Amino acid sequence: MKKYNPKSIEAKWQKYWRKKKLHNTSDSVPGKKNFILLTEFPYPSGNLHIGHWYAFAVPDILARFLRFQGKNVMYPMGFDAFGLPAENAAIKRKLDPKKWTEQNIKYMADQFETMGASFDWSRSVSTIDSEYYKWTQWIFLEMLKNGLARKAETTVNWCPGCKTVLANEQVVNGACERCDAAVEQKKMAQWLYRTTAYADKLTDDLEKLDWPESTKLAQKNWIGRSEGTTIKFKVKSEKLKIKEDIHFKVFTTRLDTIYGCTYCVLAPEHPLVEELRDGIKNYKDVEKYIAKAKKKTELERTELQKEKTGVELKGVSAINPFTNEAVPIFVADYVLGNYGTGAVMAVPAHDERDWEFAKKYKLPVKQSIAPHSFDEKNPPRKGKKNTVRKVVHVLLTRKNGDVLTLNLKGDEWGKEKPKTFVIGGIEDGESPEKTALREVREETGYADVEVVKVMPIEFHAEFFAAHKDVNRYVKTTGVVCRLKSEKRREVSEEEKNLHELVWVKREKLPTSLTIPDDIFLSKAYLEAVDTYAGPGVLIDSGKYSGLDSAKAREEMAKWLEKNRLGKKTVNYRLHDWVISRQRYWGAPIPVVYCEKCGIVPVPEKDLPVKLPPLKDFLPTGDGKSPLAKATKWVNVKCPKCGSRAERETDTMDTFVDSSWYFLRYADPKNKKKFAERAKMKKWLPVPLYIGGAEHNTMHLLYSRFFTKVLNDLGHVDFDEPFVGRRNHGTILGPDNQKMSKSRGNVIDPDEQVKKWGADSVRMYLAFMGPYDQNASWQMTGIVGVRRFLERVWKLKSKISEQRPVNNELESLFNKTIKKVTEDIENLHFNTAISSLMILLNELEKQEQIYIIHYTLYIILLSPFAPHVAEEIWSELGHGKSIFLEKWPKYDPKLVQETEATLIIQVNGKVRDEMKIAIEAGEREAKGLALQSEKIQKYIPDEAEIRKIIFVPGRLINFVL
RNA sequence: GCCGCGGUGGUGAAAUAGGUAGACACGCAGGACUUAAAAUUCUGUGGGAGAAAUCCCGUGCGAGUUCGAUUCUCGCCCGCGGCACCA
Repeated sequence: MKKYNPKSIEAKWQKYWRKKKLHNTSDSVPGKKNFILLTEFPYPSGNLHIGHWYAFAVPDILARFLRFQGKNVMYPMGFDAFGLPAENAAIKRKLDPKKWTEQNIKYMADQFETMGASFDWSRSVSTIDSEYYKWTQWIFLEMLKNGLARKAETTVNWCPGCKTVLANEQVVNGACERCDAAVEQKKMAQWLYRTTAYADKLTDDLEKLDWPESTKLAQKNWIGRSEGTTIKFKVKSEKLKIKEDIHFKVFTTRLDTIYGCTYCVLAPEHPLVEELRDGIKNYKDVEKYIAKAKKKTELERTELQKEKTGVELKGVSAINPFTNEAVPIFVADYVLGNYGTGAVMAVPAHDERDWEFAKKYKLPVKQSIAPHSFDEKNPPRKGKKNTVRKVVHVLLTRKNGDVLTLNLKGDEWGKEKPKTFVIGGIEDGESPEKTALREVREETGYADVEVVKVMPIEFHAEFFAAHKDVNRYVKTTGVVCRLKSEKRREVSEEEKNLHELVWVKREKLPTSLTIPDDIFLSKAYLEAVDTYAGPGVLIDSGKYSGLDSAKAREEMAKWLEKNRLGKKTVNYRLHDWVISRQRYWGAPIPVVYCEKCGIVPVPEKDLPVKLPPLKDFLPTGDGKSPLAKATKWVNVKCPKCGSRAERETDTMDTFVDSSWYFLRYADPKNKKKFAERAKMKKWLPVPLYIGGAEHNTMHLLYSRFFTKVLNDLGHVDFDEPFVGRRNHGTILGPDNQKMSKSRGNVIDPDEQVKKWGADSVRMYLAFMGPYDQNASWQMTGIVGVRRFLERVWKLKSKISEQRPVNNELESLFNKTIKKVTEDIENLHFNTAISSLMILLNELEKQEQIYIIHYTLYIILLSPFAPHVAEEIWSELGHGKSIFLEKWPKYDPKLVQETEATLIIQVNGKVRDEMKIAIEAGEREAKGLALQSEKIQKYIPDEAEIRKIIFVPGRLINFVL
């Protein structure tokens, strides 16, 4: 018998498939449904790494499987070939980026061939092809025509390393995601795509997508819709007579807290500062602060975020429209200029950031929201008297940190005898401190006590007080006290009978503030609740006092709108997408600047605006694109008036190129449109897109934006590009670390293929673990898969024409078909392979293998190991490719179990097991189970059985 | 800090409408074949006690619900990913 030699058979079949054009897809095949299985087209870095195999060879299993199922499957492949890495590599090697990239593409295409994946190369696209970027440019013009592209002077992220502007999405922790240089903020005129115009749709439509929840959530957070109110604050000046209408606007989501506003903050960029110049007494200081703040990079600004800084605008103040009170105005860089209105009302009692700032600058803190608990178990009753009580809860600590709790002896508070702190009613005119000290002495006898802190936030609780037969509304102030010494006085008999004193360790206190019980006994007191940002009931808020947060927001917004002092507003974290790049290797932006007409779009007939060859394409760093050096190319005549004009020299972000490539797959050779509508309708939207999670907020969001725009402009018939999305994990090195040259843990796929064969590499990647999870490449792991393939190969020698009479084997076959089918559908490749292994183990035990069984087995295996399968198939005497066969169907009757293993438990512990007919009832199962000697040991007397739990076909549990 | 996901043998991992934890594979140990090794093959393999039957423990930690918890609830610890002064 021939030996299994992957090397020779793999090359052979790859050539065969290519020659037969087996994987070229036509737009329609009678009787077959179209299915495009999309993966993220790669960047032509010049060499395939194992991650490419994971991303493309494993989904190929699904592609081949779907074809077996009678679908017309397109498994396209292309190259996302513009962009910085290629350009930087070309610079480093002193090569032409175009040549370099094209070389890489060629080399990688050959490497891809060794995967044995069923790519349709006839539809391949490459973003650097002028026939492709012509349409990237055309879409730009469409955007421009429809007000979705604009040039604007904005603050942008400038990477001094890459010498270009970056999109927000490309800045990671204030550094460039490519080169790690600290990103600077620069004001520059840049082209922007108006992604914010689609912020709502991009958020709302997530709902209808079959995507990982984590991805949807990441997009939702990235867009960051927040609903709130914009409020006008009028400005008052001591010195200056200001015009009536000088004001600034703030944005808040917590209008309900406005009575707690004790100051306002403007971002350093806020224009009002300049406007108020003459009214600000300390303008010099303010100016200095602003200059300093502007110099900070994004990185510094976030790094220094712990320590908030700011400066007061002396001589001016802001008027709270609700209270008409004047509050000071600050400039501080913890308020961002590019979000909301660039100004906020500060409510230190209900916002942590404001609280930190207020603490540092000793600004007043005013509570206007009280956390409010409503006792569900013991709610206020109708018809009962409502009473209000003000109380203190005293947290008393010893020198060693132990905390005093009281175990209530009486049953007034319920049978549970809850633990509480010292609680006492505040008498008229008494301060919480005084009440606390008095109550501690009365209830505990401790006399030498000092007050450490009175909690600034008051809590409210509402319940029915059974012992007094009244409804209670309790307002609680927390007071932290400390024992100065153990000195004690005698406690009254009454108090002694009420409670028992227990000192507990700090750590034993409940941490949470779950209401209502724990509110009386919570670590939160120890952790000094100084600011409370949750919802609650309004206090000290004029006519709104007593309302809950949500209701109050409604009422207050109504009032504002009525008085034209503000309105409901929605804000987004998402910014417009800066698409200009000051780099050579990208698609030119198709506009010219005419001395007379200004910005003029390049006429459609003149597209593509080809990227000119350039010897010196190094980035200049002065904010100008290297293309500016191509003077011949730059200087043109205005297409409108014929006057002197210059071309735009910036190129487009590569994410623009990749935002529509999948549309082109439907009609890759079209010269008149980016793709024919009718053809797109045949393939799109993409039913399943498999890729990496790193594109959650970039590529995936941009593609959705493009699709929605093209849909609105009538170019495509759908408004979401990818109906289904699954993420794959990352392949880590054998040391469980990310693969990197410096770590020396890189697995070279070419080497692995040479050693084990492509089938083994593919299959091992699929077998390693769940596809959406990260997994580390174990050098020894792949052995098992290779051994498995060898054993399948050898099994051929046992083939016989005889059909065995073996029902069990028949049943196992059917179960395996079911399992493999369902697992591939769900991308559970690892368990599909394991079930194939189980079946093989069984087959090997047979003397002879029925030929029909063997062929069936090879078909089941073929999506995973296409080359071996094809080879065995032809060895069996078949003239045509195995991939033209049909996927086997299982017989549901044979999948059904007739006998089950019944687990017998006594008191929930497994004590025995027995075979039993699957449909056996409880009575039968009980009878059989009790016959077991082992069980009889545990149940000597049947009368002792108190309860029987019976799960048909699974288990019976005797409870004694 | 907030949000999301995860934590199971020596290793990769199975199993969650609550029902035999560890399928399958790697590795390891022992046997067969061989002069020998490799390859192949057979047996064993969560930990502990025991000659064995068997018993106890065991899915990050601590509670809870349940006849029964890897699966559900609460709290905590750790790891990964996203966001991060977004008002």
